[in-house]
Amino acid sequence: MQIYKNNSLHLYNTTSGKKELFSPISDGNVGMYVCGPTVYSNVHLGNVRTFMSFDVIYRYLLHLGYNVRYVRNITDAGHLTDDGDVENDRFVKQSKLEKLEPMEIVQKYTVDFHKVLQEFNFLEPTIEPTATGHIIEQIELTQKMIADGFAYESNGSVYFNVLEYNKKGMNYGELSNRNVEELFANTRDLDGQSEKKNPQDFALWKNASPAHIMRWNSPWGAGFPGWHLECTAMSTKYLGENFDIHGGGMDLKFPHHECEIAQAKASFGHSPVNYWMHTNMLTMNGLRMSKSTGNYVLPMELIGGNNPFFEKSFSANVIRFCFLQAHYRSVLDISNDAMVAAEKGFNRLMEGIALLDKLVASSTSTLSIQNWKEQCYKAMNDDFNTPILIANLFEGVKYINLVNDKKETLTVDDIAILKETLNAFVFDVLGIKNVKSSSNNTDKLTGVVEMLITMRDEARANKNWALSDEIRDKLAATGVILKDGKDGTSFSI
RNA sequence: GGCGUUGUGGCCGAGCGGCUAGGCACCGGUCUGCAAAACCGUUUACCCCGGUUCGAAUCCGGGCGAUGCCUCCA
Repeated sequence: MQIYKNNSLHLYNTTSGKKELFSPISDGNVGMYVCGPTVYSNVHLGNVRTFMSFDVIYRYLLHLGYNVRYVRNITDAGHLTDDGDVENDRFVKQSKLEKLEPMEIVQKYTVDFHKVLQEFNFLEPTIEPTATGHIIEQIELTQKMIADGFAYESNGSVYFNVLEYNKKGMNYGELSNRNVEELFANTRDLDGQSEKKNPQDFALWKNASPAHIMRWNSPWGAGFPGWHLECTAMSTKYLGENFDIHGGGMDLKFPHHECEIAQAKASFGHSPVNYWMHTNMLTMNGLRMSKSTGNYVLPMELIGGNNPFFEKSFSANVIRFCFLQAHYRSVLDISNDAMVAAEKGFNRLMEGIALLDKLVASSTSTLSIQNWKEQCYKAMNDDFNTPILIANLFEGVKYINLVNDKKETLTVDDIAILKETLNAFVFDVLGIKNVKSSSNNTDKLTGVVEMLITMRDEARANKNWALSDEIRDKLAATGVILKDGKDGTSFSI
């Protein structure tokens, strides 16, 4: 199925600041690279939102019939902290804190990351490379940049020379719209920068003392790679010197992505990426999440309900649905009220879909399903506008209810299109996990509850309200909710 | 201070020159022994001050607030 052939997907390119028609380098194939997590602590909700945005982008590209190579890296070395400590990177710091080997830290939090993503029904990227697995590639790139005059060695470390890069006709700051002179004027003085020719120069390779546990041999002595370099090394290796989409959080625009562009231009002489995409931040109760202020909740704490910010637990499906009700380029603010609202909306959507199988077809349609379907694609083609898509999905639910109530009619074919489209967008594209099919151990319970419903019906027929209400209340106490409808009583757990 | 983003009804959020998404809550109705649920219908809006325009939530200027980055946080 190659829907993309007569489909016009537009996406917002940070480089131009505009929505552009998506046109991949190689017809039918897409190369996409997304900056993954630094695995030195638990993945947090903001990370989940970013990766979820790209999960949906990946899913939609697949849905359109593209052959996608989706590379999302794991940073497991070389990410320095922001307190000016050049001797210890994040992993070494955390390993001291937790009294673990740095690679134990990496393993622990990589597993955590994967567990969380699995919980949220993420598709696996096609390649998930690690920084430590690509030391050789990073050394080679560094050597090339030194040879071409873009980088210099200093005390066993290698730095990218930003001024030299600009002198050669390129522009450090093109992505984030900064100019180097202003950057120089506004840079704070931090320790350990005397090795650099200019404060804006960034590390390609960092010298490491014998006390440093994570170190590799290089032409400049033992050390570890700079953070920006790994993404250039891995994206080049798996997607080539020029590929279609590069994504990440807004906060990576500068300096990380700026440095990636500089490294690639210095190494290959041209821009590496055609479409840069950046996702926006997640806040909670109007404030940014951060460990230091305590305004912070872990994904599994939100799912489990064991946190001080939310009155109840929320399923991964509901959280996913809530996130996707906002556009990926907007800030999203979550709160207890917002989550409760999302949960109710989510349930309405699911109940609508469940009703699909029970619809009775007519000989004519009074609703235009084809037009509705086009609106769904139109929304996603407009820079992956999931909030508008979801609004359309609710329109679909309304159609289902109207047909079910015999207020409108649909033909067999239209019901089939409605069903196919709704399933495709809800489960394949938005990535909602279809829980209906995975409820295997409720069969026995179903039998018992249905028996009680029959007994209650008898009591109601005899106007024995005391007994019928008792059955209802006691079932409710165990978490089984009865719903009296026109065509008898149903229940939900 | 610099480079950005942003301010929409009780809440979350689309839209971004005229046709005023959607969800939740509220209210009204249908159904019901009662209730709940479900479904249908519906009210409330564009931070402030100027300007452009026949017309602005939407464009421009100023102010106020929020927020991201500015040595490595998605």
